[in-house]
Amino acid sequence: MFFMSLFHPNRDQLELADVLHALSDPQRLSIVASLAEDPTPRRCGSFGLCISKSTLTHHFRVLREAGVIEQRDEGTSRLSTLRRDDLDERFPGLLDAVLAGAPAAAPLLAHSY
Amino acid sequence: MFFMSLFHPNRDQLELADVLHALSDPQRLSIVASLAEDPTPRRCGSFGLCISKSTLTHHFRVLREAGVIEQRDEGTSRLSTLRRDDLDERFPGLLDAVLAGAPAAAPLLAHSY
DNA sequence: TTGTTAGTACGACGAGCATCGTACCATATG
DNA sequence: CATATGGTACGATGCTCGTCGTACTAACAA
Repeated sequence: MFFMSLFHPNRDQLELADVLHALSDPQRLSIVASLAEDPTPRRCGSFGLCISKSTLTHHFRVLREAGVIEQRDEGTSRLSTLRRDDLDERFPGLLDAVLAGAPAAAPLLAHSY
Repeated sequence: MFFMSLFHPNRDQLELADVLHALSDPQRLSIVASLAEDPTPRRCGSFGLCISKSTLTHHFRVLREAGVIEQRDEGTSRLSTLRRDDLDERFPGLLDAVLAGAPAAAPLLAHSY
């Protein structure tokens, strides 16, 4: 939101090490798992994570800048989606393997943080 | 070597986040790629990496403690092998996907570091 | 206009990481 | 024995990370 345009690496700029690093944090892994389970574009605050808003912003930025998620602004919200096609194209099987091995996505609590 | 016994997590103790973190460093990724290309147990110093011996020790410990490689001592050497079976069992497809996306293994220079 | 909502920006803190050099230890070989 | 080889241990450095609180903004609702 605001003026800042969001950096998104394009498909052929994705770096394996960056993607792996983005996925190597439990909170971010949980976000990705949740996003994979339900592909509906969702607000950052709707993932039931017990961390502060600023930390939340940080994790979503890491995921976006590594090319794992795509974000677009809509109203007061920033909606996130998984870049499944790009990831599958660049690193076939990686996302599926990670999702299969990831602990179950955090239960989507009814209340936001 | 010496007296210290080497810590190796067993198969069902492998943590996805730890494995991903271990693989998210270019040097370590290069080690793993090299180890996958040629499964012969190999000395730490024989990977043609341009880093100091102590840094080398560090990277091999990270890989071992995450469960990515197995190390055993033989004479003055510490030989490393990829824990392919364990990884494939716990995280099917992950290693293959990572290896497919990894840059080509560093050329095995004839001289050690 | 006054709030509320969803999120960012900035600065800080402690912890961890990648790297190094130096010192040291085993084993093997002269 | 002495020395070379392959590696560890330790301490240090500088950078990055995950986390937070505070302050702020933009969009929307009453």
